[in-house]
Amino acid sequence: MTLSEGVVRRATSDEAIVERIVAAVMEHKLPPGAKLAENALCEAFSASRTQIRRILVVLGERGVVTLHPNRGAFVWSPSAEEARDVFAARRVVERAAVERAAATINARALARLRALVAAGAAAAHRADEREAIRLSGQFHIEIAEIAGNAVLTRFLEDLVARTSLIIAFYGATTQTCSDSDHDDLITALAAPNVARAGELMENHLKRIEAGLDIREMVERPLDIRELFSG
Amino acid sequence: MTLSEGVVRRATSDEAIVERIVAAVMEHKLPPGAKLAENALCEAFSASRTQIRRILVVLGERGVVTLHPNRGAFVWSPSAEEARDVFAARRVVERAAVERAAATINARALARLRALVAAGAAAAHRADEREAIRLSGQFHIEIAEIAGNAVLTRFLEDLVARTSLIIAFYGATTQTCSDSDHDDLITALAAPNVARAGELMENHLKRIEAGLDIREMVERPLDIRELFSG
DNA sequence: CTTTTTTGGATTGTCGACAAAACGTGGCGG
DNA sequence: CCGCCACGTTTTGTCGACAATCCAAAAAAG
Repeated sequence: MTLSEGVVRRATSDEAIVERIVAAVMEHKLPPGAKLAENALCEAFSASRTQIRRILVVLGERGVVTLHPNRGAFVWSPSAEEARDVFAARRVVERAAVERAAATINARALARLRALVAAGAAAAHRADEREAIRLSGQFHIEIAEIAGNAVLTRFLEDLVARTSLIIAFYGATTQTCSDSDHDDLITALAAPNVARAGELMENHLKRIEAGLDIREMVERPLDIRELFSG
Repeated sequence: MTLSEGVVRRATSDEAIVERIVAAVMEHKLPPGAKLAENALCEAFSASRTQIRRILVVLGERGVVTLHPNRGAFVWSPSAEEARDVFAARRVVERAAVERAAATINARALARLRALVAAGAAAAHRADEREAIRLSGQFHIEIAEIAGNAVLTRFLEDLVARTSLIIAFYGATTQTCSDSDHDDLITALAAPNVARAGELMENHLKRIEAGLDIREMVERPLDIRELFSG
């Protein structure tokens, strides 16, 4: 083994950095359109530019980041159509996932889901919105993992992260993921009632989408004038 | 198994090279487990190692190649579980896609589908298996595009490419995608009969999967001895 | 003869330097 | 006052060299 333990230049793995950036996105720390300058990321993670550039390609593939050649990397800024497509895709993927989960769920898995909802409620109670958002997404991903299809789980991971950006962009002032919806889902999963679980999930996602104001934004520099005209 | 296609002077875009490699995979030119050495790819596409390494990261994200650190990139070699997950995911995605397509299809889109089936039949007739496979996959992707959800289409593109690898690995001696299935799908789409289209797609995919022999392969170096013991 | 170790070659991973492009700033002219 | 252009700075993209690792074949040991 080497003796050079003096400086702990911890080489962080690609996946770890990707997860941290995705987490920052999901916690609304990185808003849509934010520029991800390479040097800034290098310093933030004490990583080399080579590694950061590779990570940006990965994030681009996952749809969390948009890469503009010679311009740089920017946090995904969803158009109205893209936003609706993501929600539609989530309904497809998650309805199937929750139905499969209902068919194979056990006590241990149910306990994990209940723990996530409880932690989410606790976070919401102490006004820790970021943690609440994170746990809410985790609840959905956990259901996919219970369903036991790694491909669908992977799809959903990307969709959940992108949904956070949609919410950040077409922002809901009100709460997005109601705990009661999650409670009802758990009840249907515990029964287990496959059809009902599917219906609840579909409605849950429709309710979230309906709580947003997804309309194409037009570039209008005149807004500033309007703002001061009142 | 060479990828070379003449001397390409012009700098080819990343996406173009990715597409060509994916096409080679779908045409069973690149079998599962094949090593994608960087130098070989550099020469094949007369690209720099920087570009090739970036492309390999992209292919890794799409699930078409597996990256082993310090070992290299290899064409995806699906385990039995992964193969079943991909098919299950396809049933979920494509059932939804074909139902949406049935709800919004028009004459022009129908013509495109019919043209694809006709071209596929022609390719099969002249024993051009590669073109037949390619067109068969294109038929499925075209349905997703008609459905009009870019997210689901993107998912399906990856799934179709990976399905080709599954077929190459758990190989079907018989035909995989029967034209009559596709004809029936077109009939249901032309009606349009949403429910029937969904059922047909689900059964079509189940039939393809059933035509394979997806069982976990065990590593047994003793095979060699058994082979010579007879 | 089989198994283990060594060793040379080949391949992958990383880093720094340089080239190319974009951005912001300031000056100039209308 | 506004728009336009030139210039320097900053940032992104690319390339080549070097280090680290792996692999396969040869050599040594049991």
